[in-house]
Amino acid sequence: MPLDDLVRLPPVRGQTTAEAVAVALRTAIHRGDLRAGEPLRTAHIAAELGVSRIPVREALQQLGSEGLVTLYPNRGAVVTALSVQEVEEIYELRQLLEGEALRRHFPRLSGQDLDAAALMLDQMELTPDPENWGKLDRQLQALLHGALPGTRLHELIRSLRVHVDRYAHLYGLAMTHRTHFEAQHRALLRALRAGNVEQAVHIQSQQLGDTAAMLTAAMKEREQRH
Amino acid sequence: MPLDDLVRLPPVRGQTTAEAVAVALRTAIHRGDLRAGEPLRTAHIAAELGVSRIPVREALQQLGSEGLVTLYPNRGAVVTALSVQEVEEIYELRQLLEGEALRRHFPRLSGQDLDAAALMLDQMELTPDPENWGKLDRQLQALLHGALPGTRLHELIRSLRVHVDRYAHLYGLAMTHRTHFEAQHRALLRALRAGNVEQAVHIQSQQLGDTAAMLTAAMKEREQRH
DNA sequence: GATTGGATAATTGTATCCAATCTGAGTGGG
DNA sequence: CCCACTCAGATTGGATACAATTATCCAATC
Repeated sequence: MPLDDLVRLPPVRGQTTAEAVAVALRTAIHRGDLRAGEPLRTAHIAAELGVSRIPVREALQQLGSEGLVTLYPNRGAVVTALSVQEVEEIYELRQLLEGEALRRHFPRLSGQDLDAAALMLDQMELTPDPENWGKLDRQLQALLHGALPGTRLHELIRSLRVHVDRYAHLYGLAMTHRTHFEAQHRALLRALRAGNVEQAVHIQSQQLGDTAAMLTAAMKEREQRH
Repeated sequence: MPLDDLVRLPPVRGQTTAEAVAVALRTAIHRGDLRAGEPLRTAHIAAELGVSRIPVREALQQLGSEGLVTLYPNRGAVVTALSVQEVEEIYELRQLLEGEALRRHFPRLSGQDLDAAALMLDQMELTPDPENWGKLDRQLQALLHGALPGTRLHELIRSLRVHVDRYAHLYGLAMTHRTHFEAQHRALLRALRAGNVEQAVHIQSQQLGDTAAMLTAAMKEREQRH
């Protein structure tokens, strides 16, 4: 397992080892190095990272409360596997919450913000790396939603994204349908520039619905093969 | 590995002592025995409960991820104190999410369900204990929203309630305004029986807004005195 | 008198060790 | 042939012990 490459111990002063382990595991899960359903044994991870089992346990607890891993008392932890229904539910909630975020922040969106958003979109079209593409996508969304750290609405949205982005990344959705997504982004920006919030919200919901459909289709197809 | 097959099973099997400690602390915070801002020292809690510091630490971590306590690395944990703005934001989110829950579950609400709800309301009016009153209130809401454990929407609502219910309980809101709340509940049931979902959602939002207003007023008043 | 510096005490974070629990194969009885 | 039971191996959970970090207090200095 390539976990060693992901962690420099101890990376930051003031950060506890448990947090460092949590970060390492989170990125490993997000990147797909740790697949859904894979068991996580504390002794193995501890040896891999050169720490004791205690901080590993605490990291797993933390990821458990985030929902990224599922903890079975006295039996261990596995990377949480989402069912098709759960994925669909998450995207429905995202439609609701992100619509609210967009509606709320729209009055504060300046022309400058929209120019910056358009610039970010240009950059996305030039970015072949799916990793960076996703990063830009999150930044663009944060800009349009006026996401400030510490506000609960955006924390909720972020926590929902964490789950499904992992799957979207795993199935390479951003790559196979990037022109479709980028076109939708442009349409969304046009609606915002025209001052039509409801249309923008509608486009955003459609985009999320399309993503959910593609993702669940890919999941079902994979289920068929097993 | 056998864990692979158990991924879909609910993780509740044996209760670990860390969870027991978490439950104890959660109820203590909810009941107001541990006030907002109060420091939580692991050694003291461990001695109090007759366990070692390790499960106490893990319990604090879990409560930390729920937001009930705030963790300061190397310095300790305190019971999270919510600002007026945060309380308002939480109630706004509850309006959004609980409105969605009500809309979604309305088509499945039978006349029997509404009869049961009316019965619970009768019971609430006869319950002087604020503890049980709140319990019935949660049950009534669960019935109207069709809350099934494991669905994310209701998990989100529950996590929001945990925070503000603590304050509402602390300020004795359920007692001082119970006739007002009960009247609103009845109005909500009437709207549902009449098949008017949107009116029901409106009443529910109003109820949440009123609660938020009362709570923030009480908080501001207390701030004045300090 | 207020402030800064350092020694000491208190508290958190981590490691090691041991007990409790679960998995899974093998065995014996029905 | 199948089911229940047993027992070794492995893994998690908890307690004790130690290291690291922070808070407290008091004296020396400006």
